[in-house]
Amino acid sequence: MNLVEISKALANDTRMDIMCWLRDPEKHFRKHKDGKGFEDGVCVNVIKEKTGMSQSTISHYLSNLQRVGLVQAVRVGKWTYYQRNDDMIRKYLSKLQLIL
Amino acid sequence: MNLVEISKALANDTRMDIMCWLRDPEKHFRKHKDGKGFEDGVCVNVIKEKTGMSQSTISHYLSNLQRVGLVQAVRVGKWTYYQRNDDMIRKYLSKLQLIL
DNA sequence: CCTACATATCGAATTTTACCGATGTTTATT
DNA sequence: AATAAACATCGGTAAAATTCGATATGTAGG
Repeated sequence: MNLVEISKALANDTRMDIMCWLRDPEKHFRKHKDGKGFEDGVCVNVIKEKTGMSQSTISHYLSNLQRVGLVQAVRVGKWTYYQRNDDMIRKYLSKLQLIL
Repeated sequence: MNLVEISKALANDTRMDIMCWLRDPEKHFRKHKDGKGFEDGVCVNVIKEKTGMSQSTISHYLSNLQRVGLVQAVRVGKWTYYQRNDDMIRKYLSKLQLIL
C-alpha cells in the first residue's frame, strides 16, 4: 500500500469519477446488454460509454486503478468486470488520515 | 476546494513528506538560526535542507501546496514561513471520505 | 546606497502522463 | 475454421510535471 501511488491514481478527473461511480453502479451506469447485474462489477465498455473516452484509454485507466489496488477485476467470458476494492479504499483513507 | 487538484498536490513523495513533517516541526526540522520558534511555520531554507533538493524546487513545491490551500504562508522580514492549513486538510479528508 | 541573505520566478532539459488509433488476444458463435 | 465481440497492449504525439541553475526581487544591516 503506497499512499503516493494511490494519490496519483486519484489525481485525474476521469479516474476519480470512475471510482465514485463504482460506489453505486445502478445509479450511474446503464444495464449490461446481456442482463447481468453489477454484483461482479461493471464491464469496460459500459464504463467507456459513460466517460465518452476511447476504449484503450479506459482500459488503461482501469489497469492503473487495479495496479494500486483500488479496484478488482474479474474475467467472465468475453467480459472483464471491475469493482471497487473497499478494503483498500478504507486502508488508504485511514492511513491518509493518520499520517497527513 | 478541488479534490483532484489536492490529490495531485499529494501525488509526489517530496510534497507528501513536507505535509507530514509540518504536522510536527519540532520533531522533523532543525531550529531556525535566529531562534524563532515554529508558531508561524517553517522557513523555506530549513525545509529545503531537510529534503536535500534545490531551493527553487522547494519554493515551487510550497507554492503548489499553497495554491491548493494545503498550506499557508506568512512573510516575516526576509523569511517566508509555511505551515499546514489544517482546516483545508480536514475538509479534503472529509470530502474524500464522503464521495470516494 | 551597497551588500548579503532569503525567497520567488524564469528558462530549459528530462521524465511522466494523457490520450488516441491500430493491432493482438481471448472467448463465444456459427 | 472463420468471424465477431470485448478487452488488452503497443506505438505515437501533445501536454504537464519534475527538477535544476540562473536571475530577479525584496528586506535587513552597515
